[in-house]
Amino acid sequence: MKNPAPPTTVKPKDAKPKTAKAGAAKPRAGGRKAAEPQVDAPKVVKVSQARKLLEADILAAAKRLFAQRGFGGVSLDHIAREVGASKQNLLYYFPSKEELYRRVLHGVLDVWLSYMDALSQRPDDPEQALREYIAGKLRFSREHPDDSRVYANEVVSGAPIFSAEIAARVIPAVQADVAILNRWAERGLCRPLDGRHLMVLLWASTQVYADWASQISLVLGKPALEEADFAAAEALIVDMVLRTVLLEKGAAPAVGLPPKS
Amino acid sequence: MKNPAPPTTVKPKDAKPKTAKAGAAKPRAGGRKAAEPQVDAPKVVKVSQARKLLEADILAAAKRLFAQRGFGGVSLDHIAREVGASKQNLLYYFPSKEELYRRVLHGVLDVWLSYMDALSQRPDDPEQALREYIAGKLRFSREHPDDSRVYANEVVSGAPIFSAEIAARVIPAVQADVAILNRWAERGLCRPLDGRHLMVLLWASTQVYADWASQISLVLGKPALEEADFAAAEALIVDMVLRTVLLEKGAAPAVGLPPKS
DNA sequence: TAATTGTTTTACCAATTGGTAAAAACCCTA
DNA sequence: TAGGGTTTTTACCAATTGGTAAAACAATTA
Repeated sequence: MKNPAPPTTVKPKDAKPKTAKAGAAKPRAGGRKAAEPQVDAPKVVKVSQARKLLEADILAAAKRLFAQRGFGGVSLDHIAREVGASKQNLLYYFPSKEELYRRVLHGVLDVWLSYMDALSQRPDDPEQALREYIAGKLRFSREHPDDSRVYANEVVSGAPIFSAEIAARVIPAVQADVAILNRWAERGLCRPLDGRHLMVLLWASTQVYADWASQISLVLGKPALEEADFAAAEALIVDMVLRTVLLEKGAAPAVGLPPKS
Repeated sequence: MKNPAPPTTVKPKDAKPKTAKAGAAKPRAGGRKAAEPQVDAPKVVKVSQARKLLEADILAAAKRLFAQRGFGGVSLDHIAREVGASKQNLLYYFPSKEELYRRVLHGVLDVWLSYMDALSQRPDDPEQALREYIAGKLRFSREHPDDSRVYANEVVSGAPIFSAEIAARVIPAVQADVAILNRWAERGLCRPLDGRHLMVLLWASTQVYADWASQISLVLGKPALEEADFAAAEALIVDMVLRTVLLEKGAAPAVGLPPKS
């Protein structure tokens, strides 16, 4: 669970040298490299691949920890230990904690944005476009909860580090979506409403299933959210949004049924 | 802005003794007490009042900082400086950082819950109850954004400290609201739907205007959210929820108008 | 005025923080 | 097998962390 990436790693990262207190110049375990996959790939690529493996490991661990405790609540040592490396080794790959955080955020934003193009993919079918947008965003919450939480942490903090990038990448995407909504309204395909607030509502109602998972599972009385819960959420949100956005009545027949506690 | 509570404070908290480096045994400025208001109140009460003043100051500053940076991102020294006291002085009032955080969270939860009783107040009028619930929750976001953010931070972190209290205080409140929704459905006053997911959606769509204020104001193209933005949000959310929950058609006439960027 | 209580400051503390410098080990290629 | 580049470890560092102990001060009461 800790370091699943390199398939045949040699390094005994569980046996910390801390136990052997006086052992100063003992034979250290070798480099962290995994055994080469034995394919005839160019060597130069292989080396940088190994590097990228650990780099990805670090980024993954950092993401997980930042998601849970926020930037200030995580130490480099904490991240390093999580991937079985030393803090100094980590600083060999990333020049500073903030730079590491920035890299994490950058990846998070990539994923976040990749789930936002549903509207533009179906510019002539509001109902289907909205259905897919909601389904995609909920899939994001289900498949990438840590990305969602890192993003949430940054935004709640007032986006001190990433406001520029948000302004440069998120805002245009939102404006594009709002423009699509406006075009639908002009063409009589949907009700005229403030697309910006609709987008906010869509984010909120979908990402809450990642960010607030702990409380929602308490409400639902189960240890973790399941597939069915996401399905119920999707049914409710889709129903609400279609009812509100579309012109014709009775778009969706029913909403997820309550299990009558 | 830093320490507005005591009306006639004497202590020169801006002139830190840090500038006088060698000054070891210099005459210190006196206690932090404010001059007594000269009323004939019992003395014992006055003392504890002064104490509670600083205590409230600390709690307010801690709330603001915890809201912005989370538990791990704030140091006791940071909080102490914010109220013009020393870290050790702060530890005189609160035995530990976690205890302080716990106190802040407790207060936050009080406020959070105080905005959750709209449904039970109108057990026979779903439309009005929902309208007031949404309006109240949005007022909470507008008037207590830091409370909302502290709560959000704790929940996003998986509620490591407060899950017990959430389970003990929030869940019953939610279940009461869900029960009301179920009763409405049984009496034919509203559509049958999973009230738990509806509650989640209500929290998400209203609290996002506190927690995500930084990004929403970017989307809206203004430095901060204004009264009108909350009004537009309320119109949209109320419209959506009533359309979805109520049985009769065309509950709300229109939704907040888009300013046609 | 003296004693007592309540509050603040000074002086510490060990552990941890993010970060640097350089030596040592490793790996690949020549 | 030697060398050179890449990675890892060792050894530090000053600053900050949460927290303690006790002295000094202020306020209230006796």
